[in-house]
Amino acid sequence: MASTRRPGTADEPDATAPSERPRPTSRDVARHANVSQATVSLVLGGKWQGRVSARTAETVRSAARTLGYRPNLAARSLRLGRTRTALLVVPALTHDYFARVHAGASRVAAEHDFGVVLYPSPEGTGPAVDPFGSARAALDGVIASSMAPEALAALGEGGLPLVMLDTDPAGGRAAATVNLDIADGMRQVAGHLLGLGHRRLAHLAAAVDTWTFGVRARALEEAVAGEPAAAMRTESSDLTVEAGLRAATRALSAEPRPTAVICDDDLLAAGACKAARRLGLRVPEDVSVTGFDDLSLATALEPELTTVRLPAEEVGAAGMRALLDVLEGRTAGTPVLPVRLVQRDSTAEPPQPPEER
Amino acid sequence: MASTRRPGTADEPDATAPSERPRPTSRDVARHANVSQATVSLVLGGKWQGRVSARTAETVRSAARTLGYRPNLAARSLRLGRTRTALLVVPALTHDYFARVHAGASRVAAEHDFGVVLYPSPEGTGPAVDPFGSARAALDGVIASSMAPEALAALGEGGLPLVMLDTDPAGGRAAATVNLDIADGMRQVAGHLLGLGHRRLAHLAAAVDTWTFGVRARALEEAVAGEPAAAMRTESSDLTVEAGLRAATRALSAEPRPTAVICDDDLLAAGACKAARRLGLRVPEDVSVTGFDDLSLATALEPELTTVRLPAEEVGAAGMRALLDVLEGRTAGTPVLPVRLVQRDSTAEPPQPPEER
DNA sequence: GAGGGAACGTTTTACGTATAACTTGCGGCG
DNA sequence: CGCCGCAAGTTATACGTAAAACGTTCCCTC
Repeated sequence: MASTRRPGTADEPDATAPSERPRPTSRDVARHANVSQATVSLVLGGKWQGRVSARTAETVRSAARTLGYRPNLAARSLRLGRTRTALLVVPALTHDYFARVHAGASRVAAEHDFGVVLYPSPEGTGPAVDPFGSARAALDGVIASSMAPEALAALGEGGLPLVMLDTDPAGGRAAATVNLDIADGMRQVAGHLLGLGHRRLAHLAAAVDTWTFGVRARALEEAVAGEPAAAMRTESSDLTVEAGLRAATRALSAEPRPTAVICDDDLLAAGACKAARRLGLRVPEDVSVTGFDDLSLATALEPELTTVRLPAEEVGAAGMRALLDVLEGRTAGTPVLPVRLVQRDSTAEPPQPPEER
Repeated sequence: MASTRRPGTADEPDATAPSERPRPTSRDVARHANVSQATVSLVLGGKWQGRVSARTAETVRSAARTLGYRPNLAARSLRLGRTRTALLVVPALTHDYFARVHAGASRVAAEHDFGVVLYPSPEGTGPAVDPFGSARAALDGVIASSMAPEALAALGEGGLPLVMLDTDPAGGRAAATVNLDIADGMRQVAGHLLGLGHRRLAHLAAAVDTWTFGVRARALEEAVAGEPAAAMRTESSDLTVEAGLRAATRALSAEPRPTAVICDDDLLAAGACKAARRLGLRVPEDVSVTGFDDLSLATALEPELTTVRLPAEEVGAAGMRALLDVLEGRTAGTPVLPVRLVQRDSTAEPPQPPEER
């Protein structure tokens, strides 16, 4: 098809086209090794036990090597009906957590000769365009992380095995789920702050409709319920430092002022630290701040953030393992991975109130 | 192949397998619409101008809709010989810059009905495993960002059109390149600090063998050459906050102490800020710190980093555009995108030396 | 009223691979 | 001697799609 580029030219086989040489196929290898194409496929596929002599096998392999043969993946996929490729759907890659989930999934995939292609769901909402088409590859399964409910529905359409990460285990038609014990993480945060003596808490909540943030809010409410303390909720429109700064400024302007700000995410916590300092408050002496996720940002800040470490790579890895289980007919577990509060320098005892008792 | 799961069972066609319904093919759609498969292909391919009546076309489309037909991408790729898919090779996705490059490339790709699959080159060195195989998709071209020289050689093997980002324009067999005016960025940094009056500079250099870091070092040397100032080089083993902290601690322990630390990357700059504070120095009053790249981290820190903003999305987008140009036979430009110093709060005039004149 | 197009389809083929089904030669065994 | 069975291949086929090549009608023009 590319030979029509110079129409008037005679179409004789010319030896002077070194760059446009077509990719060798298994048939080319076969010709080179004086065997049939089937034999090439057997040998290179590794299934030649007792079907091909060792001598012939070596001949084939050497022919493949000299020709620089690479199997055509499209043809293989068509023939086999599967592709050893999974689609990973994430809200955004610029968020460290999802980049790490991807890394974990990729690692496990590579161990099993699998591939991962990414679909960054636009704007964190629903897949506006078709994820299956835009993945540009035939897929064996889908792993979706932290999706909003509407987005999940669209993913169900594919008819592919679906593994969901960080999502309500009850809902959805997922073949398997991997979850984090987010509620426990928030309980640890609350316990830590209550233990330090904090009684007036602010909850900087992300106004994002995903399971994980719902759990964070409920867990905090429950943890505070039995205590002589209150958690005031302030919503941040967005999961950014900038939005966190704005929301935290509002939260810290309340009277009486909260002595600790519990943030749904490290980015919000970074914003909260900035807000505090602009209001003339020191962290942690005047106000404690906690994050969530333990992004790499957490240790870059000063003071280093007390936050909840999420095993992101492990989530991605477990998701991939679950998908492999489903694809191979095994029953996949539905692990709930533990999370851990990491105490660093952004939390301390509340300031001594001059007036209160 | 999956039917061997219960060996003793009779293999009669049973109607009680609702979930395992095979995907409809274009032939199924054809049967449903009482036309031939070819007609389905024409209609859904959009090439039915004057070949199929509008009535029939609508029938076909509706049949496709009710059956939930999706074209088999493997078959299409095999037939067409191209896949509308590009491979993007990056050292690591957890680094904000590359996540943004990916976002830019994806955006442009989507506009042209193209796909992007990622290959995170292991350990930033060479592709240890085969990128073409592990991409698990037939590829039309490759975009490689910030690769070390050895890694580039391996990429050349594929015989695919290659676009290189942030790499030496002279070297390599790339069909096109996209570059940033890194040298100008470093000149802006040097000019800014020299203009503020700094004379003892420290260069916190990344010990990574890629073009971009080589340029940063040379540009800084040249900028300082004609001035009554010196730039002492300290190497950071790694591109992390932690490594930056260690290296900056060394740099700031020198006598006489530098009054400004020029970092090759924002992560190193974050480490430098921490180092300064641990040594009892204030930023920027006692020591100025500059970063490079303008990661999202830069505005999360306090003080906000003075740094050089790299148009990462634009790099990815330009790379994708260049690849599309090459693939469609147009001559691709080799843009060099401008960068801009962003002055924020981590730089100021050097402290007044008590002793010096 | 013969012939030439349009208009509207259909039949057929090829893409490259994996594998089921078949061939062939040969040594061994009853 | 006849025949089985194994080793070492080969031949043939299917996967689902796109598109070239090939029919039909039917209408319009000369």
